[in-house]
Amino acid sequence: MSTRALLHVSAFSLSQVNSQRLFSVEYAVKLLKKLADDGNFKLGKVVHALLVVSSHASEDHTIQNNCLINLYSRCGQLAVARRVFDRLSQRNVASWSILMAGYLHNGYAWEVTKLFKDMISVDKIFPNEYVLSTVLSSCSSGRLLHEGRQCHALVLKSGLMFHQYVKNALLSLYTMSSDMEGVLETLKSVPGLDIITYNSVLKGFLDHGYTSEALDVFSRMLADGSAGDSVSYVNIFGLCARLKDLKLGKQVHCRMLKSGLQLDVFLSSAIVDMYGKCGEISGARYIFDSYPNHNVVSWTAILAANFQNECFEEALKLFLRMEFQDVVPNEYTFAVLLNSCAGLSALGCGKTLHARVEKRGHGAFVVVGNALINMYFRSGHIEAARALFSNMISRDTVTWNMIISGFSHHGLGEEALDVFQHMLAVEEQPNYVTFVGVLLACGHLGRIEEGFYYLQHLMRDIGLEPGLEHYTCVVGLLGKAGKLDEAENFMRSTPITWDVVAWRTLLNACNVHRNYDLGKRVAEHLLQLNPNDVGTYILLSNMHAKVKRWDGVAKIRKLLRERNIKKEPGLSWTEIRNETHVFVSDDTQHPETAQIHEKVRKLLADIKPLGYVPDTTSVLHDVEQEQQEGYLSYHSEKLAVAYALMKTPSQAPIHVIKNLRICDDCHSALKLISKVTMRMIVVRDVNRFHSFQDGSCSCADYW
DNA sequence: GTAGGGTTAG
Repeated sequence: MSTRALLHVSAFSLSQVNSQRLFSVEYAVKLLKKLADDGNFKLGKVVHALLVVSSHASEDHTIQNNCLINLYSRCGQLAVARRVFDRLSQRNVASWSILMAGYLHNGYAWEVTKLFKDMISVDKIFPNEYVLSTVLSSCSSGRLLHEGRQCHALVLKSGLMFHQYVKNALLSLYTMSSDMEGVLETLKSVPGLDIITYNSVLKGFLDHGYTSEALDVFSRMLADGSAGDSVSYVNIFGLCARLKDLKLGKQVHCRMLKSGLQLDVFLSSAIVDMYGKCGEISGARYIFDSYPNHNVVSWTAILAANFQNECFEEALKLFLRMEFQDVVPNEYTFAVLLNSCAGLSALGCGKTLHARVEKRGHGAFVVVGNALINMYFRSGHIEAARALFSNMISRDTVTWNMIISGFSHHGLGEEALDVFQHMLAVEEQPNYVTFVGVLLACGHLGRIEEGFYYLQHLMRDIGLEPGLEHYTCVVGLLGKAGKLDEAENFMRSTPITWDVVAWRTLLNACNVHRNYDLGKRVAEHLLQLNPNDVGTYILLSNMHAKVKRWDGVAKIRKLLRERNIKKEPGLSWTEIRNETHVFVSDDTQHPETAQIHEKVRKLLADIKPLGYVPDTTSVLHDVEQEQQEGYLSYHSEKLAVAYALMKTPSQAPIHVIKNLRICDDCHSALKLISKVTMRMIVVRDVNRFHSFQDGSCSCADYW
């Protein structure tokens, strides 16, 4: 019966019968229960008042009074609930239990254990299954380990171990105290698990990284003939997402389809998340589109899936659709959006979102703060990122990592290491990612010994096992310092499977330091790993050119032509007054092409007296085009910089983003352009930032 | 009359 209907009946009784028999206790109980379930405080008070005037609120109606306590605590009115409880002349185990549940659900776990003691000592009531499961839950949610153990003893004494609710609460307690062995033990010894047990154990294992045990529980559940409900699948999709195991994810998805389980908003979010994290954006989009009733979370999940798969623009566009459907974004949504802006270096869009975030009071959330810092760093605005960091109310490991790696990518090694020391001083625990940033910083500063100290001692002291990324940083560190043989020896002597990135790091070092022999060996190795790797060919060709081995250059070009290997087209873009202008290397699409080319020619002429010599050897482009005179002046970053110089005020810094590594020629040209125009020019390439100012670059000519 | 499990950011 609906609340209104119940109330209608009550009103009817009120008018029909005299005030002595307003409505029966059964009615009152039914009505109060319904109101409690709905959390309807307003109507609840009315009914309470009716009960009082009809003298139904007398003390001998314990069940009815229990319902009142329940009503108020479910409406978040704990003080009122407590007053009703305290005035009872007769209370039973349910009165206690209801009040305890009230305190538990309103976040006062500690209060529950106090009530529990009073119940036993004052009223001499021995706990039943309701009380025990509530108290056990309070111990887990309040992290009250000691009390939890005492309750465990009581459970054994009471013989309620086999009660489903009690057993589940006990399992949650084990999970909370990270006693996964205890969980396994209970699973073995206690038969007859219901779906809730399976699901909470599944979640427990997942939260503690027991992935294989989680899978075991899932298969045991299926083997037991329990098909698994949407909660089970939400958990298991979460596992696939964490493992980034697309194959497993698809298997689970098939299983779910076969079981006939219908999508709900939780499930669709979890599946979207799984496909997103496993790198299959099409799967994520398909699931999202096949479920109609989305909420903030599921919208955020599809935005995140797009972000994770580098579909940054798509994420921002989808957000418009989300707003159009009147779904209100929360802090997670803003974090994803800001990170998408970071991916595009879309400062204008990022600033707009920043304003919205502050206006709505989302700025205090760590996730949002981190995303803002990321956005400003990736858009090249170091000072804005730094200011945000200093003003943050709460920080987490990600915040610190973000600042350290942000400074490192901008070539600010000293700053990065200062922040790292600061982090240690405030006893924030560094993690795997932290040390990647730290080792990068050491690389910029050429601090070899310090780098090795972090790798070999500090990391191990903290209990972190160095991984491929750290070792690659060390290769870069040695390579940058010109210790190429050491770098090679380090790679040969470290028992790890090196990837393309690591070898390319060494090859790049060989290139910069013109170590032709080692470079050739490394390049050959790289080409064995991937015979069509354009990046390797470019580096190899650059190296040949630098030592003037023109035959080598010609050979590589011929090879590329024969194999029809094409370089990814060079793209640069820059944001001017909220509009993004994109330039391709041999671009003539831009409406102002003629003026832009004229500007480039003028800039190059201006820097010639400063010693600029066009370097036709440093890039490997489409051969025919490259042979044309003046081709280099059409490089996309030069076009973008020229355009920005034309369109922005004379003091404004220029920000350009490009999809490839910046080439030698553009690098030396931009250094000089920054000098003659007295402008700061910040270029974000695939790997790092180059901040050109007064004739030099923040990368100190090593990238 | 009272008690248990779920989705989104790096």
